[in-house]
Amino acid sequence: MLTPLEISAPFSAISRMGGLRLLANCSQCPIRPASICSVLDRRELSEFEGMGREASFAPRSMIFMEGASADAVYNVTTGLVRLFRLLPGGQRQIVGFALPGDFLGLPPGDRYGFSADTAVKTTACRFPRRNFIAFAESHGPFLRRLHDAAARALDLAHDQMTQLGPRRAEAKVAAFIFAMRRRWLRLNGASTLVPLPMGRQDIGDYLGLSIATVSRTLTRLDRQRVILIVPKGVRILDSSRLEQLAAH
Amino acid sequence: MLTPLEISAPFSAISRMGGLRLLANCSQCPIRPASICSVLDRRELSEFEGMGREASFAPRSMIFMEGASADAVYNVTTGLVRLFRLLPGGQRQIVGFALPGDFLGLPPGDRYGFSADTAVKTTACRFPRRNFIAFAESHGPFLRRLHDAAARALDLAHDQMTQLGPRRAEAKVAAFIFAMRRRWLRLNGASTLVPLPMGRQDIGDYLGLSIATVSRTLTRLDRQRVILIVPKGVRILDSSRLEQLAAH
DNA sequence: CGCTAGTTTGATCCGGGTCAATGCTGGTGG
DNA sequence: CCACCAGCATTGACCCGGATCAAACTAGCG
Repeated sequence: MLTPLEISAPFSAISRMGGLRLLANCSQCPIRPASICSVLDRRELSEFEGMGREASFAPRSMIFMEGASADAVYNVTTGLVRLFRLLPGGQRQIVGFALPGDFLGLPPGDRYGFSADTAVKTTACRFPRRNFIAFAESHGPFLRRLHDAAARALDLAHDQMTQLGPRRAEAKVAAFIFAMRRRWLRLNGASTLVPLPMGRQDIGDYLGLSIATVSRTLTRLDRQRVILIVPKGVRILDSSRLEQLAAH
Repeated sequence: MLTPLEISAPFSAISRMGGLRLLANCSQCPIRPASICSVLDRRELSEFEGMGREASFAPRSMIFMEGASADAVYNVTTGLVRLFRLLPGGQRQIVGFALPGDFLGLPPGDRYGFSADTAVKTTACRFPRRNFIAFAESHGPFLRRLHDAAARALDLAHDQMTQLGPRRAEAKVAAFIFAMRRRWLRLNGASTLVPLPMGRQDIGDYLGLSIATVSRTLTRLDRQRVILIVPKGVRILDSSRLEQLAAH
């Protein structure tokens, strides 16, 4: 297990965040169809654009911390964000990964319910919460879209719980690869190549396994020719066998 | 592990659902303050009342099934609802318990994302989805309240994930009792008596433990005078020790 | 009062955690 | 351009917590 400082870059790293740039050309944005902003028409989009800034983050830098005042919301455009909670014992439970197109940062109260940091270089559209909420309240369909995003996040959370339970390591890892493929599919289209930009420790903290077990299990799947381990990901060789293992 | 038929009553049990009654006196409803309808004023409330019916369910009867067309939403008023998914292997993962005041049944798509059945005799306000959504869309603050309920559910899901990870059985069970006390507190006020209307199997399927381990762990906490096992619940004897165990 | 479903308790076993050593790789500076 | 280094990944050896199987016990309920 890791101490907070080892998990993500210390505060100084926040200063590594690149400058904020104005949003431009939302209408050309490749991830817009998969995003909350997909429901906005041209006029609404330009109003929306004016509220936000593009924020870019170095690898392993903090976006926000659990318990901090939730005064900005984010829409990830590139990279990968780790969402996690720290237990009193110092262990980290990753409660989700945010991919391009995912929306973050509107908890029930006014404080973030989990921490978020980047696994790799990441960019996101950042909006002040006040303005964002005001905008949502005056655009009904957008508010509905937000509810939809929350319901989708809940659904993903349920998927993950189903994985976290007392299942075999092989089933967890196989199901994880499957789930990641399904999520990338919406963005990159169908492919047997599944990017895994996060490290082994991250996968372990997501599935409730030790780094050693994650590594061993992947190696075993590779040796059985079910997958092929490639840099920063895996290639699925035998999809039906993988699905079968995921089912347990 | 259980087969689907053992987990909940077979279809015939649905017929044990009591008759639907008109909603009356929402304004007097004891759980309204904790519920989505809390934001409605007198006039809105009476419109809302007209849309719904009170449904009552015998113990262990199905409310809806994962994958079925989501054409009704529910607001639990009394009893306890188990929310669960069945894995291909036949295991059941309970993804949540719905207590009085909790809202159910608005998934991202048009099909339920999990199954719901009752652990004990339960009543709920039932609304046709179409009408409910139409109502929400024409009452902005209510729609916001719905988003809030979803965000709260997501937060609970994150709590549960944190428990499901590779933690000690003692920590899981202690944290579970703590969490249930906190949830009942909103409804019943502070008390050291924590109702646990669900069975040991349910607790196990919620925490990712076997029924044997749940039972053993509770017995151990009882013998250590941290809790006292009472019918359908526990009494907390040493709250600070319990909290300490929950932390790990 | 006996039946049934749920719970408690015991005995055994194994998957995966832990600890530790080794291997690999990409980035840095001489 | 290459040697070095730091961080991550892999692999091995050992051990323990909790699963599993099975039996005994208990509490509602007809």
